[in-house]
Amino acid sequence: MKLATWNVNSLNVRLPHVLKWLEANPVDVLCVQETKLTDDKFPAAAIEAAGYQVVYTGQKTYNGVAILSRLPITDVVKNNPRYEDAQQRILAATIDGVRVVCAYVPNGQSVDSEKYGYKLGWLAAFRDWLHEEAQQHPQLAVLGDYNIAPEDRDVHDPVAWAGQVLVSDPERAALLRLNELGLKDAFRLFEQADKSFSWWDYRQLGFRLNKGLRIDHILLSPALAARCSACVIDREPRKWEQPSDHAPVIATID
DNA sequence: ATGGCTCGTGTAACGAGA
Repeated sequence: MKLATWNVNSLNVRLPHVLKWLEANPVDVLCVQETKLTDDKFPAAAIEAAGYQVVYTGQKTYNGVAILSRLPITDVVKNNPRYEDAQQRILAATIDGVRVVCAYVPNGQSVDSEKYGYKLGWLAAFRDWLHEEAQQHPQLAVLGDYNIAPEDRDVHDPVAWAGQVLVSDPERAALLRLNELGLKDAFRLFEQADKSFSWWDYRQLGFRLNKGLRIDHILLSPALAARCSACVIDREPRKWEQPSDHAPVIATID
C-alpha cells in the first residue's frame, strides 16, 4: 500500500498535474491540501474517471483538503471535532484498515502575527484529537503539509531561518508532541540524501538552487511504522510547467 | 532591501502563502 501527500496550491490549476502524477505514480491513497475550492466546484468526476474515489471539504479561496483512494473509503470525519474552526483543514477516513488523516496545518505567517497564535492553538487541539484517534486506530497515518521544518537539516539555510515561522522552537515543540503520541516521521525511518526538501519558494530560483524546506510529512503510528519499507520525496512534478511549490511525499506500507 | 513568484478574486491591485 502506497500513501502520499501533496500540497497542490489550487486544485483548479493543478488538476492536470495531479492526474498526470497519478498515472505515473498509481498510489493507493493521495492526500491533497490547498484545493482552494468550494465543494460544489470540486472536480470529483475527473478524479473518479482516473480510478479514484474521493472525499473533500473546501472553502472559497483558502485551504481545502481531499483524500483520493483506489480502495473503499469509510468513516469520514471533516475537521477536528474537538476544535471549532471555520477553516477547512482536516479530513480523516478509514481505508483498507488504515486510519488516514489529511491535514493542512496553518502557516502562521510570522511569529509576531495573530495567525501564529492560531497555528499553535490549532496544533495543540490537533494533538489532543490525534491522541484519541491513535487509541481507537492502531494503524494510523497522519499525512499533510505541517508547515514546520522539524530540524535544522530540514532547512536550506538554518542561520537565515533561525527563529522564523515554520522553524521556530514553539512550532517544533508542537510537532514533537505529536511524536510523543508514538507518531514517527516516515521520512526519517530511512537513510536520506542531505538537503532533502518538499517545498521551494517560487521566487529567486528557489527550486533550481535547492533553497527549500522539508515541511510536508507522513507520520505513522508504531504499528504502521513497523510496516513501512520506504519514504521518498518526488521532486519530478516540481520541474513541470506551472508547478505547485510543494512536492509529493510517498510512503510504502507492506 | 519587506523586494523577489503564484494564486484567487475579479477584472486592479491586494492578501496570503512559506
